Amino acid sequence: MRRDVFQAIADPTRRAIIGLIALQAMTPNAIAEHFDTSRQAVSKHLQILVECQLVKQEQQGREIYYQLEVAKMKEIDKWLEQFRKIWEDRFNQLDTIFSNIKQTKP
Amino acid sequence: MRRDVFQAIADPTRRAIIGLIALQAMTPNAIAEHFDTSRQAVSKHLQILVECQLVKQEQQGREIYYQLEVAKMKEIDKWLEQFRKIWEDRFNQLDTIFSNIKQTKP
DNA sequence: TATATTAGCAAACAAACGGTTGCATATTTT
DNA sequence: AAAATATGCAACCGTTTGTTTGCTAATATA
Repeated sequence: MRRDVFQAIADPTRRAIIGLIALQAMTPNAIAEHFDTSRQAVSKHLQILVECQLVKQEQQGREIYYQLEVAKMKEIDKWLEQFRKIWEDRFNQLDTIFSNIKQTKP
Repeated sequence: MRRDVFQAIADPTRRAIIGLIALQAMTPNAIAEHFDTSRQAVSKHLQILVECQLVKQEQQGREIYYQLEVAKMKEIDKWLEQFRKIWEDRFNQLDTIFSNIKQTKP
């Protein structure tokens, strides 16, 4: 059973849940109200998010609040880093091409 | 059949392929040599990457070169943007707490 | 105490995924 | 022209995914 951050954000419902609880913790029922699926389906998504540590739970009486572990999102950012370099380099390359044109023109 | 960027990068082999062809275009055979799976399996991954426009093909005789569409990676970056704000805010919040401590201390 | 609410767990199921095998097609090379 | 090479396509298969339904446990409320 693969369970990493990338697998977790692959599902659109899960991404929506992440966006929803990003700013404030919510209970499964409250989250489920925002979707067309059942509470159990949402619960399973939450379970997956907890398993890969993107979300943490906090019991409060009979309610369980789910909150985003924002720091974990940085893992995705970290992977993107290598490509960010490339797309910036492509940008610089264009700059170089333009300056070459300028240089060869006169 | 879901086919978006997030679904595409969910698979570890696919992420490895992306990393491999990021700097220079490669043929399916050349790519497959880097993995334990068969050429056909790699081909299927490439097909998915093409479908979601993360990768583009360029025929050259009987060979087909696959190259990363770096710009498309920005879509992931764009989604991360909203959370980047939050994790920076959390950082600033810590700053505020610290400065409050400093202020109340003396 | 009896009842309602919140939530996790287990079973069942169709659809999608990742992979293999076999075959067809197009381009080189001999 | 014949053989080799590069690739895509289709069928098949076991596993995983996302969902629903039915149940149980714990907490709050009447």
